[in-house]
Amino acid sequence: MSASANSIPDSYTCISCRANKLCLPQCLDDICPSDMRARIVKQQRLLQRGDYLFRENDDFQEIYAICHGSIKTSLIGSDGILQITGFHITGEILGLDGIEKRKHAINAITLETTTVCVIPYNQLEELSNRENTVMRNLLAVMTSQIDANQNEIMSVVGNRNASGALASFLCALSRRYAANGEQETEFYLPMSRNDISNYLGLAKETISRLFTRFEDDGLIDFYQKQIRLLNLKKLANLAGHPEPSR
Amino acid sequence: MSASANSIPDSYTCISCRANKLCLPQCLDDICPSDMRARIVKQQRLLQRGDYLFRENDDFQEIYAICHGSIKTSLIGSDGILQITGFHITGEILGLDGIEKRKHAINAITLETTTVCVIPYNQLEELSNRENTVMRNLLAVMTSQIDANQNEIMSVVGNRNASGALASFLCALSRRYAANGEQETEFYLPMSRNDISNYLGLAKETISRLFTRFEDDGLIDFYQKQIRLLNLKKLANLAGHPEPSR
DNA sequence: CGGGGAGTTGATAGGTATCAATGCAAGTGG
DNA sequence: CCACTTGCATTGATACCTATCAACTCCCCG
Repeated sequence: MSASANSIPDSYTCISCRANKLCLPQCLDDICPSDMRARIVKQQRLLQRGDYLFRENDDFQEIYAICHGSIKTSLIGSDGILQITGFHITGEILGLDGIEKRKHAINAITLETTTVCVIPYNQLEELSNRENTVMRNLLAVMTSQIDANQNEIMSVVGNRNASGALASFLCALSRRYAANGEQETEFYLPMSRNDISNYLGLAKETISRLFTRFEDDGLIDFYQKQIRLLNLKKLANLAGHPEPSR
Repeated sequence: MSASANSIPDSYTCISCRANKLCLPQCLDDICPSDMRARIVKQQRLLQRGDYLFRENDDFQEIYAICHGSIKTSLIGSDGILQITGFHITGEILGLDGIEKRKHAINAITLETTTVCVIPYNQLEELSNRENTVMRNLLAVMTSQIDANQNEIMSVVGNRNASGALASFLCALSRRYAANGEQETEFYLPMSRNDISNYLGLAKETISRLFTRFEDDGLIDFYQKQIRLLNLKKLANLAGHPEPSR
C-alpha cells in the first residue's frame, strides 16, 4: 500500500474515489488498459494541514480529486471578509471553478494532512477529443456539482433557524461519508467550529450551544471533533422543517 | 423579422441572448451559415404566467434559453415545503439541472408571459461529436452557472441580516439586467414579494418592511413591482458583497 | 509548567418570525 | 356601473431566536 509522491494511486483508492468516472472511464479500459491511469492522473500530491491546494486567481490548469483528507474552499469578498463556500472530503472533486475563466475563483485549503490526485485539464480535453465518454463524464461530474450547490442553497437558505441549518449540515456530511462506504453515523469533523459557523452564517457560540443541545436531546454524541449521530431520522426532520418546539 | 411559434428567433434576440454561445457558435458560421440555427434551435415556445416549462422528474430532453420573460425554479423538499431556488430572466439558460440523471431535478414556472428557445440536447451532443467548440461552450455555460451558484450562496448565507440579503438580491438582479443591455437602475420585479421571501429565507412581512425602509432611507423608489435603485453604491455596501466584478 | 488558541457557557440587546388586522388592485357577476 | 370576491401587499404588536460581549475552561504544544 505504497503511495509516494509521484506514484499512481493504488486500485483501492481509485475504486472508492468519486473521480474514477473521470480518470478511469470504462471505455478506456479497452483502449489502453495498462497505462491509462498514468496517462491521465499526473501524480499524487501530499499536503499538510493549512496548505493551499490553489488560491483565488491562480492559473487554472488542473482538476483535483481528494484521495485522503479534507479541504475547505473559501472566498474573500470585496469587503475583505472571508466566506467559506464549502467542505470537501475524500473522493470529491475540486478545481472545476476555474474552467470558465481559466483562473481559480476560490481558495482551497487543507483541513488536515491530505493527498490529492492531479488531473491535468489540457490532457483531459485532448483525450476527450478522441473519446466522447470522457467529456460526457466530465459533464456528469459538473452537473452533479450544480445539483449539490442547489441542495446547498436549499438547505442553508431554507433553514433560517440555526438548529435546522446545523442538522442539515450534519446530515449532508453523513450522506457524503456513506457515499464513500464509510460509517454514516460516526465520523470525524475535520473543520473547526469556527469554520462551520462561518459556512452556515452563524456565530461560533451558536454552533457550540447547538452541539450541546443536540447532545442533551439525544440527537448526537460528541467528543471534540469526533461525532456520532444517534438519531438520524430526527436530525433529518429538524433539517427538513423548522419546528417551533424547544 | 417575424417570430411566430415555430420560427427561428430574429437576430436581435439571439445576439442579446446569453445562450448564443451555445446555439450560435462562431465556428459553425463557416460550416453551415444559413441553416445552422434551424438545425439546433428547435422552436420558440410561448408560455403564459404560471405555466410549467418543466417539472421535477420530467424526462430531460431539452435545454432552454429565455428569449423574453422570466421564470422561477423551485424544489419540493421531503417535508413537502416548497423552496424557490432561483429566478431567471431574459437571456439566461435553464434546464441544465437534468443532464446528469436525465430527469429534471427542479420545477420551472413562468412568472409572466414568456417565450423560450428550445435546444434539443441530443442534437447538441451529436453536433458536439463533430465540433468540439460546441461542447466546450456548453462547459463554459455550465461552469458559469456553478460560479453563479457559488456567489448566490455567498451573498445569501453571508448576509444573515435581512437587509443585506435583500440588497444583495436587488444588486444581483440589477447586474443581470445590465448584462442584457437593459437599465440597471430601473426595472420590473416579475416575482411576488412572497417569492422573494421564500427565496431569501425571510418572512414576506420582512420583505415588505424592508422595501419601505429602503425607500425611507432613499435607497430605492418603488411602486408595486416597478423598482428604481436610487443609490446603487449604498445598496452594494449594504449587501457587503458587490461590485460588478469584471 | 505556562501560554495561547479553540471551545464552552452566561447575560443582554437587537433583529426577525409570527399572528392579526387592514389596505389595495384586479377580476367577477349581478 | 357597482358591490363583491380574491389574492397580494402593507402595517402593527409581541414573542422568540440568535448575535454579541465577556468570562471561563479545556486541550495542545512548546
